[in-house]
Amino acid sequence: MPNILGYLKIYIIPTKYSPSDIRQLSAELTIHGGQLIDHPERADIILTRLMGRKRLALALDPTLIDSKIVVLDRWLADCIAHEALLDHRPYLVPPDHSSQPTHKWPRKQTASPSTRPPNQHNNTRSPSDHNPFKTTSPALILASFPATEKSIEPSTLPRLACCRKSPSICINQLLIEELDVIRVWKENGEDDTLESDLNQAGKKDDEKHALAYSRACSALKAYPTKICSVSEAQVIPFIGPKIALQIGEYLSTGQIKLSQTLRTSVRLRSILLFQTLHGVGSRLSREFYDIHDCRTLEDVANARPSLKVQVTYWSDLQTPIPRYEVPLIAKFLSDELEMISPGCIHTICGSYRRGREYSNDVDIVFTYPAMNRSSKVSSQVLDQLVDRLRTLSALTDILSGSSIGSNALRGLHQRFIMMSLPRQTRQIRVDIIFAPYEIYWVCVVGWTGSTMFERDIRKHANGLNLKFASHGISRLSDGSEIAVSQEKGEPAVFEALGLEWIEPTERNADV
DNA sequence: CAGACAGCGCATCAGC
DNA sequence: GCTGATGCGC
DNA sequence: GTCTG
Repeated sequence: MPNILGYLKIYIIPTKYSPSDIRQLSAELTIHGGQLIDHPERADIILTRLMGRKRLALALDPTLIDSKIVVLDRWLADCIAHEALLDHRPYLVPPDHSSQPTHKWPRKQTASPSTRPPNQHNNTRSPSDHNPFKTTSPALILASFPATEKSIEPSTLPRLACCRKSPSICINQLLIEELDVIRVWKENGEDDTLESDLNQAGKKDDEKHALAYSRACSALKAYPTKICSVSEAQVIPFIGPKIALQIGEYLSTGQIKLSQTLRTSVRLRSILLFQTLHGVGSRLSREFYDIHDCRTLEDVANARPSLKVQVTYWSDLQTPIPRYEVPLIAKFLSDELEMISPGCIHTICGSYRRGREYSNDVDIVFTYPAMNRSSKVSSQVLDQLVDRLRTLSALTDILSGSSIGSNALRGLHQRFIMMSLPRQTRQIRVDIIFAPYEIYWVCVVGWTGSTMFERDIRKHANGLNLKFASHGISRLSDGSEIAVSQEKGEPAVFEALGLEWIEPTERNADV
């Protein structure tokens, strides 16, 4: 009997099961390599027969609903039927509401189409249980890789992120997340207090080290097979002796001690908590902690009153936006835009476009086929849209964006706003970008990310004596523009840069 | 071994 | 009020 | 911290 479940720890919510049902399930999953455990908090994956989040909330600790993978028990039956560890995502509770179903395998029984408005206020978070560090369950990783993996020669991995395929979650995800903790630490000046690195000598080193960790993680992200030895890791680009040592520790103990220590560091956790506010980066957050002795978001709000508004809707900002909700925002905005001036087209970019199940914000690039660079219409239309949102009471706050500045001169306009949909109170961060039609697809590439992918596009462009920016592609020599056909869509941008096409969902070159 | 590491727009603020 | 430096975000 | 010239 094949070991389908790969020693996954599985917990079953007993509601709606008879004792004999449980015994039956237990036997089945044990035969296929799973482990039935009796504490949900230790589980990799949780099975249930409950069809809606409301019912679920009565049967399971709400913090577990958010932190664990909870799937319909049909997932187990289908895994056994297909003799493979299937992607759990189509089986999540509640099911995906998006118009394009993400499931590859047929479900005999679809969950009740509960059309509860997607207002997530029942799982409001508080700063005290804010966990700044990513943790991906092993189940999620295993389930993302049911297919056969082809091995590659590590040294042949392309050196630029824009030339490799980087999935949203990769086979070495847990290792990467362990390394990423160290990256974050370095990015925030290790344990230097603000005073000691005001003499900028050490600080810059740390930033470079952080960048090195980013690149190592990025390379690992595109590496197709599970790393089994240090010697294997060492030949992957951007993994040198130091990081190889950390990987060695991970391979023998399953974790990196430094990372585990950092995860519990009160100072680092506070500093990262402060950085969840827009406009607060590593410098400011350390100032708040070390000089103003801030320990909570309220302390920060007192130290800098301009941040008070953000603290009031902080829990909304921390609540991830489920995938199916993102197009609803875009549709709302484009409908409003149609009323102001018909004929607009748009692309939802950011992490949504890269295929993430949850997003922190929504990035939308708008254009009008009739809107060219020289027209001043676009900024007017954008202002009108913002005004319209204001009169609809949908607009909460403008975080950034002005009608002046050289970007505006180039025809590119943007507003970063906080808004809510009509009849909802939940606040969502939306980045609205207006691009002239000539650079629409360049702009879409620029706003799709990920960060590492963008960096390496620029690097690649420089190698060709070109300059890539979200407001166009030009020659480095004389600054003259390279025209990109808008009719051919996004692939034309890659073509203009001499790049192989990479699907948006394969551009997840960050952790 | 030294130098590079993406690169630009926007906000804020010190110093004039 | 202007200007340049710095921090921040993407 | 790692790679390149």
